[in-house]
Amino acid sequence: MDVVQILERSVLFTRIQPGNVEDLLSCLKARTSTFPKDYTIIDEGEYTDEMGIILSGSANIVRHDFWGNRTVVANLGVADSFAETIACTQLPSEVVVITCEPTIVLFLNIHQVITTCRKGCVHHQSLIENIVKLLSQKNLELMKKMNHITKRSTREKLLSYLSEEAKKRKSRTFSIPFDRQQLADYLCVERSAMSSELSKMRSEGLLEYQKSTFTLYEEE
Amino acid sequence: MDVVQILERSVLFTRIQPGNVEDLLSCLKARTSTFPKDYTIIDEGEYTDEMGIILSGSANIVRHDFWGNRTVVANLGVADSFAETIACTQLPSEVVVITCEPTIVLFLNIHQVITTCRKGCVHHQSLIENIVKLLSQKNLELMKKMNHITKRSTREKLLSYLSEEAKKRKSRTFSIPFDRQQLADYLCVERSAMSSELSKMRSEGLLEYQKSTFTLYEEE
DNA sequence: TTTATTATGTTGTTTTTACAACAGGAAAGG
DNA sequence: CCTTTCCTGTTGTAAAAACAACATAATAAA
Repeated sequence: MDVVQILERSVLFTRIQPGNVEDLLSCLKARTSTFPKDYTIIDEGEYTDEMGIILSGSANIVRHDFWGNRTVVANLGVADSFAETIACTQLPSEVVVITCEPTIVLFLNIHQVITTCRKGCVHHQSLIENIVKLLSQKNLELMKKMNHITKRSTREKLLSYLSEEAKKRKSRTFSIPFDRQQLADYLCVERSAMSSELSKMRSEGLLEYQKSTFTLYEEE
Repeated sequence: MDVVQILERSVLFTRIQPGNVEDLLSCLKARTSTFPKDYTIIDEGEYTDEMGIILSGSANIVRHDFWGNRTVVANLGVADSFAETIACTQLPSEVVVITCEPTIVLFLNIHQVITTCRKGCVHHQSLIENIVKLLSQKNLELMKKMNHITKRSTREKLLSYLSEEAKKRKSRTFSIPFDRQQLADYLCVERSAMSSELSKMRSEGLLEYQKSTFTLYEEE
C-alpha cells in the first residue's frame, strides 16, 4: 500500500508535493492502526485530538437516538477523512465511527496540523490552508442543502434546488447529477410524490424536462 | 467605539489578550469601512479575500432564487463575523450581505489570518485555532439541525430533537431554549400542528412536558 | 388589580404528502 | 433479438400536515 499515493487524493494533502509527505507525517505525529470488521473506532461521547484518514477499507458514521434507533449518516471510503470537527472543537463525538470491513486508518494529531512547526516548513502552511478549506467546503455544502430542505412543500424544495442549479450554470437549461430517487432523497421527499409534482409543474408551464435535463421558465 | 473591547466578544479573538489585539490588527491588514443603510457589502457572485466583523450596526444575509424571491438567512449583530467561508474557499458568494442601518465593519485579510506571520507571534497561532474552531462549530450546528429536519414527519423531528437534548443533558428531564414558535421554526414545521402532535405523544405516554421542560419515557 | 399581550393548546377543514400498486419506456445483458 | 431490470410517471387511497379560528393560560404592563 502506497500511503503517499493515497494521501494525494485526500483534501488535506492537496497541492503538497508527494516528496514532502513523508517528512510532514512525522511532524504530524502520524500513526496507522488496523481495525477488524465492525470495530468501533470512535464511540459516542468520546473526545479525540486526532483526525483520521482511511487508507484502506471503509467505515460508516452512525447516529443513535434516545431510543437506540440507528441512522447511517455517511459512508467513508479510501482517502476520506473523519473526526476533524470533534478534534477541532474538542467536543465529544455525537456519532459512532464503525468499520464495515478490515480497515487501516492514518491518524494525525490535529494540534500539529493547525500549528506551524518550528522549522516553519511551507508545506505545513499548506496543510492549514487545506484544512480550513475542507471545513469551509463542508459548511457551504451543508448550508446549500439546508436552504432547500427547510422549504415546506415538495414544490418549493424543487424550485429552490432547480433554480440554484440554473443560477450556477447561468442557463435556464441544465442537467442535474441525480436520478429521481437520488433527488428525492437529497430533498427529503417521496419519489413518486415528487414525480407527480414535477408533472404538475410542467403542465403549469413552470418548467420542462426530459430525464435529468431541466428548463425553467420565468413567471409572467 | 472601543474596537478591542468589541473584538473580545468575537469568536475569532477568543483567548487573545486585549493588549495584543492592536498589534495583530496591523498584521491582518485590518481596515474599517463605514456603510450607509441598505448598502450591499457583498453581492452575489463576488469573490473576496476578506472576512468581516461587525463593529457597530447590523446587516442581513439574504438569498435570491431564480425568480428573485428573497429569503433572509441570518441577521448579523455587533461582534458577528461573515464571509469566512467564501474567503476561505475562494468561491463566489451565493448570498448578499446588506446593511440594515449605518454599519461599521472591520475587514481582515483571510490569508493573513491563516498564515503565521514571519515574527511567529503566538497570538497569531491562536487566531488559526480560533478560525478552525469557528468553522468546526458552525459545521456541527448545521449537521445537528440537518439530522432533525431530514426526518419526514413532525413526530420524528420532535423525537430526534428531544432525544438529542435528553442525551446532551444526560437526563430524561430537561429544558429547551425555545418557545413553541421557535421550536417549530427550528424544526421547519407548523406550530399548531406541532402542538397537537405533542399532545398526542403525551397521551400515548411517550413523554411529558410543562412549558419548555420535557421528560421522555422509554418505549416498552 | 385589571387589562393587554403573548404563548400555548384544541378542533375542524382543506391541502398536501406518503404509500402502494402498476404501466410504459429505456437500458443492460444475454 | 428477446428478456430482464431499472427508472420514471401515474393514479387512488390513507395519512399527515397546513391552515384558520378560537379557547385558555401565562405574562407583562398599566
